[in-house]
Amino acid sequence: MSNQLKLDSFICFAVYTASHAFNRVYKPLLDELGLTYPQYLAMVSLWEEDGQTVGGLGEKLFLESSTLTPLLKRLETAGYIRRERSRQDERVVVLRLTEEGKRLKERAETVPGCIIDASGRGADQLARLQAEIVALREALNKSTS
Amino acid sequence: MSNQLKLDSFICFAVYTASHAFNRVYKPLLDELGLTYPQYLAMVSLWEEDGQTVGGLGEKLFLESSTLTPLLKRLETAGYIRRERSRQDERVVVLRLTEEGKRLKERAETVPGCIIDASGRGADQLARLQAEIVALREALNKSTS
DNA sequence: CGATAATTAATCGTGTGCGATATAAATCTC
DNA sequence: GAGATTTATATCGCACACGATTAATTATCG
Repeated sequence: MSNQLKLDSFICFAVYTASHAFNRVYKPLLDELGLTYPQYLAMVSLWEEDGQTVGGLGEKLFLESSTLTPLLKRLETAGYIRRERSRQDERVVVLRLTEEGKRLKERAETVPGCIIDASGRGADQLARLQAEIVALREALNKSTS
Repeated sequence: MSNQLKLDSFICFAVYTASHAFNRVYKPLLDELGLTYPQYLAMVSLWEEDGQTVGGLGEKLFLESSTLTPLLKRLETAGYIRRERSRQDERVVVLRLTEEGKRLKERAETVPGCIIDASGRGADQLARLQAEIVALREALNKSTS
């Protein structure tokens, strides 16, 4: 018997579909800001810490340069960031928010609340679940490293 | 203060990165089967129930026909499934496992165990977490419907 | 100091994902 | 039963996501 091979019992499938479900909730909110979800994550990270490098941002978002470079070029075209080579180390590209990019933060302040509402859960329960999922992610990342 | 806008506190970000982490664990296992992760999900669903329609599979996997059609064509090219129009309703495309597609199931039996190992958690804890994530997904899906 | 190695982004090819639209078949309506 | 509507899948354009490779720069080591 292969009672292992049941889709609905796969935690990976739950995570995979939950990720898509989040995307669908975010979509209309981020459309107003002119951002996709991964672009929004990059902006959130830069609002936390301006002047990050491509590699540094990639470590935080768990994304490769092959994903980030085109995404960041789109954010630059949109006028939200600038990409400039570091003078100390010409290999490194530093990401800096433009004034418009900084202003966008104000308009984005309402987004997290909408997501929490859509989840239909209290902040404490969400925080607990979030911590469990992060712990799971760390275990998975450790197993592949 | 915008303590809301902190990446590491976002449950969506935890889910998003956990989904990628699962993918990285699956990659080497599925490479041996010649499947991508979404292709694997489609095959698992067809191993559970052969003869599903494109629409039916899309409902189970929460995917649109615009995603599934090319994916299913690749599975057909790989020789794992056949896509045939229903004779009762010519709009419907029925998906049937080939003999090779059925045989693949045996080779896939070991995959779930590897994932559970990589998660570093007991089956009961995983099942509980899985149920919570599914409940979260349902709440999110309800909010957008 | 100069060859070699390591590091950082960028590029390329493949495969998702989805919204908008198209196409074709079935169903509904008058 | 002809025309309008609905349904099921396919197509197209755009944006990820990643592995493999490349190019440019910096670090290292003999």
